[in-house]
Amino acid sequence: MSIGAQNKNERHLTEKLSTSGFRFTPQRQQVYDVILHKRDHPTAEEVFIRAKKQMPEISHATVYNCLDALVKCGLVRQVQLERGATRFCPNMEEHCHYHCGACGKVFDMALPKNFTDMPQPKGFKADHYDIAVHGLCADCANKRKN
Amino acid sequence: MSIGAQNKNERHLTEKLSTSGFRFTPQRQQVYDVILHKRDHPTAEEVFIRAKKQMPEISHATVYNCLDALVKCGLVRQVQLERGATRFCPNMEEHCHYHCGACGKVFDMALPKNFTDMPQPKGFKADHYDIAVHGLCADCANKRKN
DNA sequence: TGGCTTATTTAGAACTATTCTAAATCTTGA
DNA sequence: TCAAGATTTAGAATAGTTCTAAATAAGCCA
Repeated sequence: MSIGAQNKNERHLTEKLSTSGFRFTPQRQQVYDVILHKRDHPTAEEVFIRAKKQMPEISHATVYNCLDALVKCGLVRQVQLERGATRFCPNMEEHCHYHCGACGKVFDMALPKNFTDMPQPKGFKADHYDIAVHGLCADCANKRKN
Repeated sequence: MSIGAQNKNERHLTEKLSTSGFRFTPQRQQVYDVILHKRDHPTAEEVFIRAKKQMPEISHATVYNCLDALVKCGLVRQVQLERGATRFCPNMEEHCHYHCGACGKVFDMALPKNFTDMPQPKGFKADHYDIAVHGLCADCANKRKN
């Protein structure tokens, strides 16, 4: 990522944090950087390990705190694909997660615009959509055939 | 539920279990009955508590084992709505879960038939869809307004 | 700037959800 | 009926997350 893009992300982060009543901290920046850098839907534990490389004193609880703050201020989404650890994703567009049950990889796909026009319980106020497709990715589907 | 419906469910259960290589057991029937009886998307813990009323010696591990068997033979779906416990649902139609973040209630809504026509990664073999909408149910949305 | 208030971080304990283990008990098929 | 294998059980172990209390850092106001 270029220096220009980094500055842009940092401004964006500071702004979003403060409008939700959070402070900017180096830990929050570090956690956000990790999530932006490798968009493979890491778990909190994976974010912790990656963040520790740059910031060895960061603690587990801080990573959870930072992730919560980032989710609450709308910079990151939580994704629950299966039993076990929650994953995190910086793609805030409406999109769908294709999850391979064999290798565990997750693929994002944008959704058609009218996608969220669906029948709704009377009076329900929708906030956000979680759409996942479980199955086998091309590679794993091929391996299984043979 | 009528006796007739119970027998039908039991036949269905035996058949589905055996085609997936599982045996019929009273515990599996009990767990399935619990899930069919009150369709409020209980967690494994809640299923355990309800099953214990009829079958006091049933153990925790057995409930997990039974739930896994029911999921694998296609009678029950797992639903991951948030961090924390997995919920279980006997509705095997393609449907969408509306989840109220305030009271925790979950509402099922059937999906339009063409709903799963969405862009897909090349070669992906889809198995099943998990579609959730998070927000506020009518009651909770009203309470919040005041 | 200095001091006050409050948010955040930290390590580690605690807790919740789930899986594992090994022994006992059932089921099924020969 | 017997052997092989599946299932159940209690309880231990593990994974993921949250809580706690003390230390530190940030923002605010005089």
